[in-house]
Amino acid sequence: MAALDRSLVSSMPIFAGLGPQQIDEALADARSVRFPKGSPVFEQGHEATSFFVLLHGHLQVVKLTPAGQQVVVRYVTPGEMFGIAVQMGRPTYPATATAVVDSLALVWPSSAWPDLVSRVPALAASALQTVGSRLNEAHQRVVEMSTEEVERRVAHALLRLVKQAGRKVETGIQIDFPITRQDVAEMTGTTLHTVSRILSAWEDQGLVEGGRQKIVVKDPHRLFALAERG
Amino acid sequence: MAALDRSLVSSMPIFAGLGPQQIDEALADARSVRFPKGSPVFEQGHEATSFFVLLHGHLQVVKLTPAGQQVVVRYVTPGEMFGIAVQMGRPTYPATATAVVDSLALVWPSSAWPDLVSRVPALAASALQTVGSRLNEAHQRVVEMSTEEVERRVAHALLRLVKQAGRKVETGIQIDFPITRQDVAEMTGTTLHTVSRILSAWEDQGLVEGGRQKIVVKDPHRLFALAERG
DNA sequence: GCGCGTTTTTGTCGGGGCTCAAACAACCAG
DNA sequence: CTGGTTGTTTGAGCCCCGACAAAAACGCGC
Repeated sequence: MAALDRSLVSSMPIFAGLGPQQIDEALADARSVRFPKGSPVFEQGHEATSFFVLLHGHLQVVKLTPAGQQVVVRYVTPGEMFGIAVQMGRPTYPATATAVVDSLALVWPSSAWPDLVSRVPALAASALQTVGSRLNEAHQRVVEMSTEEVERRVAHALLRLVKQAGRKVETGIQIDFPITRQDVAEMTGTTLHTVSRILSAWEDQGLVEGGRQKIVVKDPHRLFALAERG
Repeated sequence: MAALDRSLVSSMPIFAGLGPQQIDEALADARSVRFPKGSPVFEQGHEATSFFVLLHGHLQVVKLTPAGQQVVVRYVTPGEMFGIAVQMGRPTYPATATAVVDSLALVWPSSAWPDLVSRVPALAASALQTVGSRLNEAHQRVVEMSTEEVERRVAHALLRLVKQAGRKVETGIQIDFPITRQDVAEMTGTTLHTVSRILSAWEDQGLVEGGRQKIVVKDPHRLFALAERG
């Protein structure tokens, strides 16, 4: 375990409450692994052999339906635990996680979890909180899908991306990784074509700025108003 | 704590791995509370003062949007923990839970959780597993809402209800609590009218049998085929 | 038994958004 | 530079499903 990792780790909210010794104990069974852009971290249906904490980069989590359609479940940002909720009891990963930029993650073997929790009990609470908050997000998504029309869903998705991975640039706030309109469509349960039309309309209104695999939100406040009220 | 409760409790999968003494410790801070049909167990936005295990009955969990639309998030069946994921860190309930039949639940004050976990560590794992499995369900719901048309969503919702609360009757399997087409509509993100039409069509085909606040699935196998393939 | 409210059924109509189709633009490898 | 690949835009048509309306069926209280 490199010193670099340890300093990165201690800056993560998940490990915030832990002393240096506890951090060492937590890291005892972990490796840190690089995932180049485009490479899978784990794949839907494969045996759940590991759980993770993302140190750097961004991951896209995708579910594939039996009919072959893809749905983007979420994006993972640095500091988040993932692959943990899932594998308690379940033998296989329920989705595929792919690095959308070069990424770095801590990797524990699944078998290390019970031991880890007994040595660092705070981790159990941390995990429960992480999963609980993710459950809330998922339920919120269900509510959105049930009640809102496409344009507002796209607005909400964009705002979520800005919050998770917004980087200030000249003209506004840019999503900090390559993202296609197809991806946005798979996040919002619509089609590439509809997303393209909506973004074009917004660009005409000066709300956003498009580009190949690029979205810059120029006026987050107005986008928020669009998402909340009609 | 009545003896009746203790025997009920020990039959719950959540407490299955625990010895009699551990069960007593777990129940030390709990009360058992009756909720008559129609009464709220907790309400969206209220302070999260308690967490629960349902012993008997059925609860409907509903989220209300700012615009006033209702979405049925899930139904709670006996043996399930609820109100737990939510309140780790979050101060208020994110949804409203209402008893759809006379129900009985164990109620712990939120403050008892840390102490409870330290005395019965297995509960932390149990909670994590519960929440994890619920997260999976929620993601599955998102995928359904994103990719499937209304009829298949209704079929899936019905199958879920049958699995959770199916009771064998003369002509098939009946949902074991009063449920309106409006409820089904709010589960599937559609309208009362569309649900009514779909159920009428299915009734003509001998798939289900309708009635006031009643649904009987006569041919679960064919319904399943409808849900999976087109 | 009777009236009333709730739930369900059924019909018609219109529109949002998906499907199909075809250019167009940007990036990459060679 | 050039051809191929990937991503984006735009148009036309149509269908599913939601909005509106109204009556019928059922249950409940009196």
